[in-house]
Amino acid sequence: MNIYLQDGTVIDFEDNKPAFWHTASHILAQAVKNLYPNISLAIGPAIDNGFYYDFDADKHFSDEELSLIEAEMKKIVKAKYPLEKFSLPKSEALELMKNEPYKLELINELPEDVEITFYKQGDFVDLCAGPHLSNTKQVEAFKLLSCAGAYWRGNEKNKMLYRIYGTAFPKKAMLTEYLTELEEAKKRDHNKLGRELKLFATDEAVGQGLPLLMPKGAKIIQILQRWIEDLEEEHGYVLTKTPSMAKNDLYKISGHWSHYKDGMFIMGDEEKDDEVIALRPMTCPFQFAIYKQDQHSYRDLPIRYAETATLARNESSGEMHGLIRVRQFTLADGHIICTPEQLEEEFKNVVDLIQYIMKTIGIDKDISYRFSKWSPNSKGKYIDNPEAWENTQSIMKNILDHLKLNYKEADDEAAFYGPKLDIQFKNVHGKEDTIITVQIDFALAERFNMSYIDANGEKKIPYIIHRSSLGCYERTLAMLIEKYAGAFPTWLAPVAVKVLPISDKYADYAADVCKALKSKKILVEVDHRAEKIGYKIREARNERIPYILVVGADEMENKTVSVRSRQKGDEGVQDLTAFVNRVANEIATKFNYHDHITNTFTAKK
RNA sequence: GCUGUUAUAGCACAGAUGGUAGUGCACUACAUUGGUAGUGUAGAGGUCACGAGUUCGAUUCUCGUUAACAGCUCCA
Repeated sequence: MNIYLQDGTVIDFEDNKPAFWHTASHILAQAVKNLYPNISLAIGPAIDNGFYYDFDADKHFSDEELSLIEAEMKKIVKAKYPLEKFSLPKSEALELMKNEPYKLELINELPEDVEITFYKQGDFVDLCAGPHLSNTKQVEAFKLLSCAGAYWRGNEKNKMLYRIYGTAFPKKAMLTEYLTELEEAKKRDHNKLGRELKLFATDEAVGQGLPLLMPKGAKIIQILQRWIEDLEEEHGYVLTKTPSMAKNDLYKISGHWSHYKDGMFIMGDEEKDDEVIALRPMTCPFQFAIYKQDQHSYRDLPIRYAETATLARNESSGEMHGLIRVRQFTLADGHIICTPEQLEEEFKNVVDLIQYIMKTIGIDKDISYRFSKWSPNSKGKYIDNPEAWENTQSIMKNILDHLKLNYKEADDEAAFYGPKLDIQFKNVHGKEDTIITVQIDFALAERFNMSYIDANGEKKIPYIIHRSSLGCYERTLAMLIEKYAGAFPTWLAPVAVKVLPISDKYADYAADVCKALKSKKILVEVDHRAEKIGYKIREARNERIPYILVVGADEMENKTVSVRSRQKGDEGVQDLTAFVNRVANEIATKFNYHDHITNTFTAKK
């Protein structure tokens, strides 16, 4: 689908969506200005799936008003305004935008000597670097999707503006297709599907960000946890169990008290009480305390501590989201204490283990790597030691390059004590979250006075790698729900087989079948109520149970089972023993339905 | 924390411009003993999120609280 840019070039829509969406955002701004001349314009960029424009409106746009704005946009498209580019020196640019305070702020930040570019369509002019389409008529299909508050320049201390989100396409059919995909994606939303499948629930009286894991959700987490704890042991980790809370003295040493106090649940009052206890937001200081119980030789290192650690973080009220952002969660946590020489090898092993785990749970193709660095400009957010930051970051970058990881760098995203390798996953709404992080810590070992004796008998400060293997169980479960649209691989499914007798006559045989399945540790659920068999099968399918076993008899009165697998439909009469072995094998080998699922459930990009 | 939307039975939804609530599916009992949401009969289930105000009377109007959702900010 060709589109035409303002400078005369012809380019494919797929390759140049930002210019297209950016023009659409100008049309939105023009429409809003036409309808509400007193509203000030802020900014209106293209984003991943469309565009938005921020307005200083002192009002919220209702659905009816959004419809009116859409109608006005339609007029602008129909008017076929050509876009004209022109530039002005700074003084004239300020004069032109004198009634737009946000534009003035932007212009004032530009250097004195540059020519400032504007785009004009009809009588509407906007400050903009471009590029843009040649004519508004190209934006044939568009839709305003939502309206939300957003801080000016993303800073919560600034005024909250009103943001209108929208998307646009050169053809109506493309818009319809996109909106359909959006609807399909919403059906996979873990927050909806996870509740429907009875994996988790929330309760008003329990509180925000405190999801209840229902039996089925808890089962999945138990399967993952048993697997991860065994796997870590195989990889040389030793398990620790440390308290969920500690005196604030501990957090003062770690720096959490000065860097993370607002994020903690604190019991007691520093002013009044002798002792103040806080729930732990991280496991680090506890495992460090374990390390310090002994004097260590360089021969002992590396020491790899692992812990299935329940953590509590006092997130602000608007930040909670399903299982992705919660106030209490359980992290497959761990810390490796090693010598500088061992650092690279240990880091590599951590990444190898993570990659193996991601592949096993089937999301290795869905993750991306982010190298999260500090920012010298964010004073107070990080431990103040620029030299150590630069040094550790260069070590980490070297390791990442040796590993040939395809990562992108992000400034101002580090932990307060060191740079991170973050493993990112996009949810169905396209929002990216970190599921796993690996960090190199240059600061805490010294603060905690941790040491080892090197080959020369000298006391040295070790390096610490903070790492997770699976991330936090709740968030990972959320990602898996969305990845598989609730249709988990057999080994992860909370119910692998549902047994449905076609008639009460076969209840005994159904019990035998269950016994045979259970003897191989297959998770099985049986419905003893034979009536409404059709409904029961449909229900089991909606629950995305991997195998539905319809138990009955053929005309010869031989007992038989008829297997319906979620992926392949009815497989007819099967030998029970063969079936049991097959399911047991899928569980034992962690067989993954990834390819089937992609065909069946993943919406097209 | 900020902006906005929302809250009626297990689920999906109706409803009255203020007079204490309905439908479908699910659920329970009985009959039908059957094959991909079978049929019939009967039945149970709701302080209409919570608290205050206005009113003769509030599930409905007003205010507050809590929770859920979308986004911003912050984060695993």
